[in-house]
Amino acid sequence: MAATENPLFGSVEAVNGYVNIAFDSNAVASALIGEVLERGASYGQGTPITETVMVEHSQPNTHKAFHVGHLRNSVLGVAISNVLRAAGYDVQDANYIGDIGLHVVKCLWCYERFHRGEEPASPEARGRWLGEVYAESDARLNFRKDVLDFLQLLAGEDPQFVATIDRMLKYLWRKNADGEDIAYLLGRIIHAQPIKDELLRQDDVIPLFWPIVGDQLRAEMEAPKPYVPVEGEPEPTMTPEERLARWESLAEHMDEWWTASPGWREEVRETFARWEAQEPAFVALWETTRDWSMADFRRIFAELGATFDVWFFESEVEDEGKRMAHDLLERGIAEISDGLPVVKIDEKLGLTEPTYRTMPILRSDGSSLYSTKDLALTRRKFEEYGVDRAIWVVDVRQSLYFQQVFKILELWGFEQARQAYHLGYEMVVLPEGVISSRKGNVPVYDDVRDAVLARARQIIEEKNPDLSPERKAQVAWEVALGSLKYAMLARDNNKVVLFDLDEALSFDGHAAPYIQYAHARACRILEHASETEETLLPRLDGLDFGTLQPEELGLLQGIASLPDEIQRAAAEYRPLLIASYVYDLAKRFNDFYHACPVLTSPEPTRTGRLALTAATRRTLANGLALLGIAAPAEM
RNA sequence: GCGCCUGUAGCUCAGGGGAUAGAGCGUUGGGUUGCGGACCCAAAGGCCGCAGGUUCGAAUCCUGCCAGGCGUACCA
Repeated sequence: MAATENPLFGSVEAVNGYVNIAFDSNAVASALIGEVLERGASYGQGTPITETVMVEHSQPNTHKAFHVGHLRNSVLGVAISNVLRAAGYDVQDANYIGDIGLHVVKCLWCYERFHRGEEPASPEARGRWLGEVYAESDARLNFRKDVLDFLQLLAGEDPQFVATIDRMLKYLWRKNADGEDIAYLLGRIIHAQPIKDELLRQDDVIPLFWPIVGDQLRAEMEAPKPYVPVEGEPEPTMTPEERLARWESLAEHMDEWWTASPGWREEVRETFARWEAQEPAFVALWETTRDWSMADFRRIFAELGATFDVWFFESEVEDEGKRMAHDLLERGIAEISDGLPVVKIDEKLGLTEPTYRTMPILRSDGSSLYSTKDLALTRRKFEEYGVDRAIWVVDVRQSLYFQQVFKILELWGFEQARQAYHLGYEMVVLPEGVISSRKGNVPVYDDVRDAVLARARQIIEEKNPDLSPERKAQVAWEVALGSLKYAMLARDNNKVVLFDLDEALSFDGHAAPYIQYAHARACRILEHASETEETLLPRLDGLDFGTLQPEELGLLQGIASLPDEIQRAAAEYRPLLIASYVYDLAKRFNDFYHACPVLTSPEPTRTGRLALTAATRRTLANGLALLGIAAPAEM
């Protein structure tokens, strides 16, 4: 066998159907460690590939809050782009800012109508404040739906609530309300069916009804009945306390918002028309407020270490998108169906089963949709930026959407659309459920970061009080952000990330600080020995490592596998593989330094172990760097 | 209806057809005359959703079912 002639192989034998190959460990160790120390930060990287890949990620919307959901996207996008670059590709990072659209109009409507001149004086606070204004606009505009949805939820999962309907009915009749509306309400609630706003004839029937709902919820909270699971009945999604809190938050605005809400929706339509007409005053307001959000985003991306080669803005591709949409109409690829410009994709492809379905490419009033803009954006990526492949890092709920966009471009004759790839990933959810501005449970990035940072500072104070204040601050950032990022990356793309703040605040176990700690320990050992990569490298040739311990062999294997891990992670777009890899390597290093004394060992073992420590340190740092996580030398 | 995704330890998750299915958290019990205890060691805890199939061999591949999530024409 040829293997026996290779100096790296010691012996080859077959055992139990497996071929066991024993390496000449000395030769392997010094060759591998030599490569790591020589290549330094580039160890693990593949040979350059002449393919340009654009990775679009981070797409936040201006006038909205940046929350942990966006965090997953940015962190994942950065890691994928790092991994692809390390694998050898020529990578461009692109951001795509949602600076126009209905959400912007809603926010600005709410600002002009209720908050003009109230904006915070401090520039740093404005972006976030704008997000709050947007959330308020949403609450105001959806008020009626929120109220009716809540009623339906109560009706569906609270038998007590339904049982007291009778009492409510009599109460309401005494108040001389419309009997027909009450009958309708009762019918829907008893059968737990949706209540249709448009079928309510008398505008104050819900406001009249509301206090009684509150009375009932209060009574249920004060005299709770133990929960008894019933076969076939879903478990309640809210506790009595949560129900009452929800009722109170809606009751707070009931008198004003219930009757005003429909008018507000009309106002938003008018405001949207001002945007479409590009009314100068409105455009100026848009530019000002957009800058508030952008300043916030640039700060956040700097904190996250996300850099971009290209910044796209929806506002910049809107016109081109509209032109493309009209061209699709002229060529007969798109058509007007029920007044709406659409592409009937399945029909065009001759598919009988619903597959790509039908996609609207403009609103019926001719204004642009998200799809309108992505048509233009896709073309631009290939034609203007000349990329060979374009990747969209966007949550998985949009997978049909992207298939539609790319298919429409193919129908249009844009062959490169085949090199467009939507990389879907699952959502971030909280222990209490999905992130929803309606439920008011949005974990804003700044708040989460502050909480994690405070915890990191506290732990550093405990563990390493002698560090200088500057170092402590620096390390706290690196640990806090590293921990947050790792939590986002140590889960496969198609798995939901359960974001539990308590868990994010724990730096123990399978988390970034464990890996960073191993790195810091390795640094400290080298420091004690006054050795560096430079001093160790020249002494490797012919160095006798002696009989390598199992822990040393395990560590060497770990170090050796980084290049393969990078290639696979790039091929599969899975930073998780790197996240698992660095944790495993840290564990191996832990095993090593518990089993093998370094500084107290006799020469030449001491030098061999120092070299192994140096190579591990470097490999850990390189792996963490792929994830966008810092590797502090002390912590 | 159709499509996509998920189902592995109490919880959160790894697991590239191959050896006795692994981590972390939690629980129980241990560990510092030692290079930093953000650590380590040990114990307990599993019909890998169910049923077929392919294979010498399946948590992994195929088919069917069950359960949950998401998407499915003017939000982004």
